[in-house]
Amino acid sequence: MARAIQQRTLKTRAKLLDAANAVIAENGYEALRVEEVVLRAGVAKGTFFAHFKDKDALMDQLIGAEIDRHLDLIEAQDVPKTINEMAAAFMPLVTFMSCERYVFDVILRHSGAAANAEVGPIAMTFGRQAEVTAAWLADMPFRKDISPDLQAEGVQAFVVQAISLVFCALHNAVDPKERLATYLRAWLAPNA
Amino acid sequence: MARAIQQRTLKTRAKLLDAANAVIAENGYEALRVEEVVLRAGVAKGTFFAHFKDKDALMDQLIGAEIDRHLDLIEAQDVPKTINEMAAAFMPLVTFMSCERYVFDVILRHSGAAANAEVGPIAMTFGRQAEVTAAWLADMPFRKDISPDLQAEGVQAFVVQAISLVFCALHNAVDPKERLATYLRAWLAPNA
Amino acid sequence: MARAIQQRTLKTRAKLLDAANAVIAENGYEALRVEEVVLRAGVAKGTFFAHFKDKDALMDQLIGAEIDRHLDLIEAQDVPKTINEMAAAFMPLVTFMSCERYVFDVILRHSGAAANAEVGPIAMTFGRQAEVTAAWLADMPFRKDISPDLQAEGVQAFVVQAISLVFCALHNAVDPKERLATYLRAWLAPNA
Amino acid sequence: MARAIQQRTLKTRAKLLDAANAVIAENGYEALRVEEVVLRAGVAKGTFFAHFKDKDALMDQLIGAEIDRHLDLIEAQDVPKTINEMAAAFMPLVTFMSCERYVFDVILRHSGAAANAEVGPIAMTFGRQAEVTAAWLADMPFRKDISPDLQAEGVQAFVVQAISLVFCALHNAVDPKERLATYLRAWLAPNA
DNA sequence: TATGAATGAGCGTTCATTCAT
DNA sequence: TATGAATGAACGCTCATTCAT
Repeated sequence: MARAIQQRTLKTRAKLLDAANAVIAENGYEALRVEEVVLRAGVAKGTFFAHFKDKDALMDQLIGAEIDRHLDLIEAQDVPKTINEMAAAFMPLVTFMSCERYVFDVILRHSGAAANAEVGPIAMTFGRQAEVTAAWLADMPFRKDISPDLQAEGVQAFVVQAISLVFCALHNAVDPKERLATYLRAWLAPNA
Repeated sequence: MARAIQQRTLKTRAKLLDAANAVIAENGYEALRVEEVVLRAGVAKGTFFAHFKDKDALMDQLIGAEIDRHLDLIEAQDVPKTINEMAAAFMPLVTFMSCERYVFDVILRHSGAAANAEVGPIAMTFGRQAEVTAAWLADMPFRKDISPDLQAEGVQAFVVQAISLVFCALHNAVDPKERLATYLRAWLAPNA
Repeated sequence: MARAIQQRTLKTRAKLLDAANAVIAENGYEALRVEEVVLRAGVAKGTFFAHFKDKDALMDQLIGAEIDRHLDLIEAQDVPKTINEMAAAFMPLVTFMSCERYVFDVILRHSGAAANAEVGPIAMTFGRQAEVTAAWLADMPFRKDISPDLQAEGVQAFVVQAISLVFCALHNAVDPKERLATYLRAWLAPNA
Repeated sequence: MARAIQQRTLKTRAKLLDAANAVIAENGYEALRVEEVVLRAGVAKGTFFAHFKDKDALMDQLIGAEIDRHLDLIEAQDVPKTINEMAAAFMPLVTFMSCERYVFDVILRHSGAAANAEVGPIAMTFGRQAEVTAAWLADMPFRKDISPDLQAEGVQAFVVQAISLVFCALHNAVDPKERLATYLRAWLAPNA
């Protein structure tokens, strides 16, 4: 009985997520309207808020899932052997994260959570990205003076910095990939 | 006559800024409402928008001014001689920037400007901070493999990262100052 | 300047009230939707709530105005000379008050106010009705053992009772006018 | 078997009523939510509606039972010999009926029933109160010009009026008991 | 410049009630 | 009977921004 009910719940949730993804595919994240999502999903508005605390929680799910998809692809690749390869490996993720100013804002907003209990999908992906990066770095010949974890944290800082520059008038002429590669070289291969 | 008008304008602007500061002193930045600011300033709502393009422009002014105040203090100090001193020198600024999630968001949003012509107060402070840092680094015995400007960019990335951790449930146990020092050591004095 | 602004305000308010009255004329009080009112009035929803605390406040205005209209008519009539005439004089008001269960509920809800500052239109009409009745009774040859004011309070109690019976399954066969006349005879002309 | 089922049913019903009473004891009638009642009773929401037509039916039960409790106490007392005694006898009931605006509204709404077949608990108590009052009045030396039943109807009208005044900002300074006594004296002992 | 009423689009909420299981 | 996810139709609200005066 409990399983049957859960399945209905999961189905409704899936309908909502599918509808939301369809809306986003057409008009982007920022233009998403709760009204339209429930309309497409064929469910009541009340149902939406029974599944997601608010619109932001839906965004957390959707964007978190997309980041996870990118991390899946990143993990499926061969471990990068050079810093340029590493920068290249991150580029699809960087591109997604900077696809819309709104998306980047949502990501920044959710990258830290107010309490442990509230760690959401996006916050989780930050942890995951750090793990993936640290695993790579553990296998790579770069810096030995600091831990792979610390190296990974730095990589994240520079990924965010690279994305920020996309939205920055003073720097948006620079190629993000080139910029990221420069940062990573300076960070991971000093004095090289 | 022109001078008289300008003085009235400046007076109104000052009234608005004073009122805004008073509101913030009481309830913080996020809770600031234009309504309350104009009420306290004793002017009409429309007047507010004659002086500031939008609410964000006011925030840009206020937060930019506060950051500048911190940079003044930083510049007034002796040039830091160690990385720990450098981290310590930045801490008051870090503390202010992380006083509210909202403040950090505003800062990130304004750290890059929409167009060169519109570089606002906060974006200016980022430039200024980079200059101050680069000037310090030009005199310091650290990395020679990369330019002081790139080093300064990295310092900024790590300052932002350190602030981010303050808002991150998964890491908010760490002391920001210690973390920043760790980052800066790894960035500015690799293999040391 | 202040007058010009007030006129615009009054005009908007009038547009809202006119629209509301039109809606009610078509579908009755209970079916009134704020959405439709603002649509017809050609104003924004926010404007509605700038003029009326909530939908109930609008109803208070509308129903209060209607009751006042009936009281105007009642006052315009000759002073009733018999109890039957008095009952007859009140009948249009009784009929209006019992035109919809919803209307009667609104009236009861607003007949007393939570605080002096909140005495609304409907509550005012209760006071006015008492005054009108007391004025009549001061001129009439009925009971001298109690004050006209107390007599008027009793009349109100019986008017409400008569309306209640309209909505009461056990009694809705009785003619409200006849019932009210019976009550008023027993109240105003005991032992007669 | 039928008995076993009936016992389970009665048990569930009792659980719901107990839970409802507990909720009311804590937060009052108006704040009662079906959600919380079923949560406390440990049953599903649907079960609630298998036992009560709607939330109002529950309120009818609960408030009707409370009124009946007061009528039991009233009947257990000696027959009042004076009008002041009668007013005093009704006071506990008046106090309960005016404990919350919401309670008074529910009572008024149910005082008449939608159809003879649906006379609910509260409507029954009105009938019972009228009977009790009429029985008292049949034994009392007051008005002979009108029937005890009509006298009783008037008493009810004045009880309601007295309660109304409790909620009326313009009159809530008056003592309900004193007011009720004044009404009843004027109604039951005119020219006395 | 100054005024302040009006705008407006959409979010969040409510919560008794229904219905398929 | 019991379950509880889903319903649904407004309402209330927000509050930065605009614009006619």
